[in-house]
Amino acid sequence: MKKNYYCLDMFPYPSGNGLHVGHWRGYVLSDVWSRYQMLHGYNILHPMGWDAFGLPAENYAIAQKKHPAISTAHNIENFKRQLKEINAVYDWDKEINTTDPKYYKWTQWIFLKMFEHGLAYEKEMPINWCPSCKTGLANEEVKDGQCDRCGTVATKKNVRQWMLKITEYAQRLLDDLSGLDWPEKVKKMQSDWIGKSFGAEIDFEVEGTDKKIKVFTTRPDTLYGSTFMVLAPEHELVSELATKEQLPEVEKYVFDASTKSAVNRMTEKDKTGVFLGSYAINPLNNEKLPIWISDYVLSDYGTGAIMCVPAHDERDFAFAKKFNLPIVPVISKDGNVVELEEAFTEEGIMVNSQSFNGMKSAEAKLKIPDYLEEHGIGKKTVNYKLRDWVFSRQRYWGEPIPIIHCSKCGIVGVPEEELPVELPDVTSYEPTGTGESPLAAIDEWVNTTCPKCGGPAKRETNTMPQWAGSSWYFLRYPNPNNDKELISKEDMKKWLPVDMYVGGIEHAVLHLLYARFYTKFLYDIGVVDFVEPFTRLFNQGMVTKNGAKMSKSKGNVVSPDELVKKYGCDALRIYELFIGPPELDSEWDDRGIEGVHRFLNKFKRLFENTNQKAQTKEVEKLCHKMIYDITTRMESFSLNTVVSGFMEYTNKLLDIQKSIGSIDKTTLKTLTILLAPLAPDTAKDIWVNLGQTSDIFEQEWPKYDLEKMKDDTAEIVVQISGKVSGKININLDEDEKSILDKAKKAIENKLLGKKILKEIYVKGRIVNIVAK
RNA sequence: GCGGAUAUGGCGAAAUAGGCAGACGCAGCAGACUCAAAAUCUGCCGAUGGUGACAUCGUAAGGGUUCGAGUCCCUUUAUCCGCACCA
Repeated sequence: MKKNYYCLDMFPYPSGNGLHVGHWRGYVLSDVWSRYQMLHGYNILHPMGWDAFGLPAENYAIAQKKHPAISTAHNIENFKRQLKEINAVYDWDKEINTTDPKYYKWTQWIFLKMFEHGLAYEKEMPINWCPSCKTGLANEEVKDGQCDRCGTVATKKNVRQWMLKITEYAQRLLDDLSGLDWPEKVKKMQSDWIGKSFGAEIDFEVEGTDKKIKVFTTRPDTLYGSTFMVLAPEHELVSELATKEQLPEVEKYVFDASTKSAVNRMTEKDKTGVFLGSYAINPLNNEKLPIWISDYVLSDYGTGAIMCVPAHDERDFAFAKKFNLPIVPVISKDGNVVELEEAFTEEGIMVNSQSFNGMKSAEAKLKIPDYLEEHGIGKKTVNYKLRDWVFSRQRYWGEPIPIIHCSKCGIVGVPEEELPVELPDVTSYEPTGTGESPLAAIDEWVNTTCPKCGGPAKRETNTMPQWAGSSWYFLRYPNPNNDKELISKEDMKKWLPVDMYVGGIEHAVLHLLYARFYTKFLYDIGVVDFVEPFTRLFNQGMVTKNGAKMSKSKGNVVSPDELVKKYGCDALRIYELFIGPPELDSEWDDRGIEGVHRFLNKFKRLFENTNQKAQTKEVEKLCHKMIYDITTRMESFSLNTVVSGFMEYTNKLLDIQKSIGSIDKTTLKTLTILLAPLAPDTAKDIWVNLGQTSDIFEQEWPKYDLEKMKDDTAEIVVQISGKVSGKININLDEDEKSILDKAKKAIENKLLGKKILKEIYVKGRIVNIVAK
């Protein structure tokens, strides 16, 4: 029984620009790796498909004035043609397409299951909004306050949304990272994004009312130093707590904050704010704390309200300075109270804190929450930065959300047997900008009957984000045509989870976090029996040209098509590897491929004459060394040095060929198998020419024998005080004394007049004579 | 601001465990073959000085550990990436 290996590329969205040599890099890496595993006796699943729904595809279609279905089909055709040029071992019979109703039936099915389990819910709230794409965005899709897709500055808009409770999985998403064979960088980015912090929730009573303000703080030890409170402008209590006199000013501030873009809110260093006119009570010392609002407090982190301790928080300090609020230090370095020039944020000794005075602040961090808990005014808690996933898009080109709104029964899921809810054809698919998707305009589609009561009802008109289809696609490849279940138990056990996942770093938090979330949910409902989808992850570096990422707008795109025509697929494959360490960015140089092309020709020359019968000792040794080098470099994924290793050994073998006429067939067969993962075409040709009838990928990866690699003699360097002064030839089993004698003799005239202080011999490597 | 990564010839880079820095390739120079070109082959190819064998310097900068440092430690700088008013 062969073992199974699932090697997956992040599937592309088929853009109109086609593939460039940067895309090739990841695909070549994964294919070389797949073929290498084949030669180790594995069954390989190495599939390819199309992430074809979503904004880029739709924006492209709109620009081309073509229906997205048509332009997408056209782009896929072009992509497929180009991908075939790579000559990868893709399982084309397992191809998937996220826009195929047979596929998105299951995308919708998963959503329904989440809905059933209370993980998908509807909510109207201010969310990130791209005014150019005219749709809501997930937090993960906003970079530097801009739309990740088009770069337009995102605004906030109050829209009815479908949300997914990814926050319910925050702890598991964090915990399971530790077991993954992923780049540390990606793990760190994910754990930072999840952003767990420990602290306390504390209730503050509002003077003269029965209202309470709940805050989250990571510094309960500073509670005695709290001198005011700040609410986010969006906080629900703002209008209630504002006094009559202050209300007009408060309302103006709230309105201004709502129209401010995320970028402005982020880059404005100067603190702004308005006093509400009312006061809260510090539960520990009964001090009156004026309540303010300010946009430096975020509505969607913690409770949207904070207790402010200007003495020990830089932001609160700046706010207090600006609005002349008291600054009371409660922690000091040495127990003495001094006036602060700036916030003191380190740990220290408690002061001004009644019975906690003299305690270390680290200890008070635990003791104060205990005290609060005893008196029912607070509790220890953890908090996450991760927020629920804004899942609906007000666009046409996506999976319809399988939900029906009934005036009687409320929100009802489409019955499973009615899936898929097919995306209807539509005359105008351009975004409306009203907060509704173009689907809302198709009355005959929108109007339907309620599956529960049979009465008139309306379909949900929002669509899913592009991430919906890509969050689970790796589960579908083993059985893309299974119409009974998402994946059969048998196929799941055979192939999943994915053994090796290759793709760009740009999905470090987006796709990879979502896919992990989906997998955990599917585990919870018994669809899969593993909790992490991708056992090993490899991020390939970018290919740059003129120092920049290839893009049509920069005009620095290199197409693989002509290069394949001119040099052949193998030369381009090898150059993609040779260009630099796979995980680092590398600069493209058109001339570089010439060298690889020359190498391949040289390599083939080794096979021109096969008269040599026996493997000579010299060739045998070289051959084992080569197997060793290539194998260890492969294993460590150092594919650029695999190529340079091939070049070196080819040069050496050509020299030997020159002297003895030809290289023996045993060696030549070994060489061919070693080359096969990198250059399958060339290797297959040579294999046939060597008279082999079996499939080269059915062969076994050559094994090295350390004994046969051993050298008997070596030339080593002789140094005087660390400086190279001569060289000697030694037998490796020679004893240290005779080597040292030999070494001293070799450099004796340089030692004249010097006194030898120390003699060092490192076995087989170096002699160092320390002399003065 | 916080966190991470990187820094080696004209260029892409290599260097097990601290042991000849620059393998391999690109570009360049010289030569062979050729009427010529292409292709191919041979040699040179870090800097400075010297006709030369050779000498000195050299892995972002400065210090340290060591017989010996691109590699380990400390400080600094530059570039790239991520996060960014996260209480």
